Amino acid sequence: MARTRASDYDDKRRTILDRSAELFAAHGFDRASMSRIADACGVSKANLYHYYRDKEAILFDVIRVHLEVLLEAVEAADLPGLPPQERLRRLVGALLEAYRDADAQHKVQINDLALLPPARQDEVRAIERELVRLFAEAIAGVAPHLRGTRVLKPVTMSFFGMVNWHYLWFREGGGFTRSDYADLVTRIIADGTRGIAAEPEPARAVAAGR
Amino acid sequence: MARTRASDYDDKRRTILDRSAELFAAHGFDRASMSRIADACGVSKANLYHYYRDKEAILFDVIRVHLEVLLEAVEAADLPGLPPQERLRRLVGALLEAYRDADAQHKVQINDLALLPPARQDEVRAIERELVRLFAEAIAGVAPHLRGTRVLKPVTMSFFGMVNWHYLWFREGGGFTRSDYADLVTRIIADGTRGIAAEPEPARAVAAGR
DNA sequence: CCTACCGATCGGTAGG
DNA sequence: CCTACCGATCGGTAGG
Repeated sequence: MARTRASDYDDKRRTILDRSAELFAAHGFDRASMSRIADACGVSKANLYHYYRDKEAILFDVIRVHLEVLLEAVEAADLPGLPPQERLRRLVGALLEAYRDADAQHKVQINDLALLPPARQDEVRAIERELVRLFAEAIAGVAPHLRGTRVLKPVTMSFFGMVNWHYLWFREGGGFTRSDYADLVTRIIADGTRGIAAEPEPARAVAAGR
Repeated sequence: MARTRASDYDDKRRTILDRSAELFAAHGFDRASMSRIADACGVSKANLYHYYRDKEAILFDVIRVHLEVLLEAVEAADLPGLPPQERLRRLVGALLEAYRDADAQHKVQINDLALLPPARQDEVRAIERELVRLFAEAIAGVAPHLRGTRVLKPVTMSFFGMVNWHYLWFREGGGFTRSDYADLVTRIIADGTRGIAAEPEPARAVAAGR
């Protein structure tokens, strides 16, 4: 019945992260005061500082935990042995499902990441890069003629543009589901890249000092 | 030689908008103080209030003017008589060109629009909708089987996702140009939508009060 | 773990 | 009387 102290501690941090994400998303990081976060969590403002050193540490953890959840969900859904288009479809579906209850976190990532100091941004970007690497690999599976060319990156970033933009227009329960959108994006990428010219990646300028 | 007073006034407002956009984009709206904006413009803070009623009015104008410039550029490039794919290509090219020196404005639109009061947001969104309407029409040109179906919106928003996400990865002078990206996006949309199933738009629930 | 309070800085406006 | 501005400082609130 009695929970361990460690578990309470983690639950409390998770509550703080969730309420903070909602307030940051709704009002912006600078306008969501620590007092309002404390009220939303049902604790005193001073108590917040027991769990997080400062406001910025909360922002960092909101984004870090969000991206780790995304990455884990996508990695768990990955079946590299599947036919390429089915593999991509599963990954897209897992990503869109992971976004289902993470609209606030997603907005915070997009709008407030730049408010972190560079070192913290780099930590977060390392997780982002892992996600990009995985999808670039899966996209290269459905478009093998693009593997190793300089258009694979623009295509991959176009994919992330589609998926990461969805929070601005996609609404639950409108007949067009997350699964429908996963189908659509997979098809657009698979069919849309067939006719792309496959210029080779230009060799990096070597010698000459660097 | 001597400029009219009105022209000076407009020049000054444009300077304020440009410097403010840069500072808002670099530090976020709330962290870019009126003092720093004034410094960047080479005027006193009090002088800023001669041109704009308050800080929020600057934010509104930054976004409004930005979107009007985008819309005008795209409308000026539109040749509805062209073959559909060429027409779309021209529109995408014009949009990406209009973004060339508007990275700051674009970031402000994405990150700080929500800080405006709802009425101001609506004014801005009306311009956005005009842009969306125009591209939806052009996309329906290259994918006529989607016209009037409920997938036209997701496809159109996927297009905007690709294009509006580009500021996060696209870098000038990297061999892959804006024109290359306009080609890529046009192709992905044109070829990627060919195999999309054309479900009809479900009729709106009529009668029964509403 | 809270109440009480700080040093710093904000957006906006006064008099002249 | 108006406009276009300046130096100085206001009341209020932020993070801690």
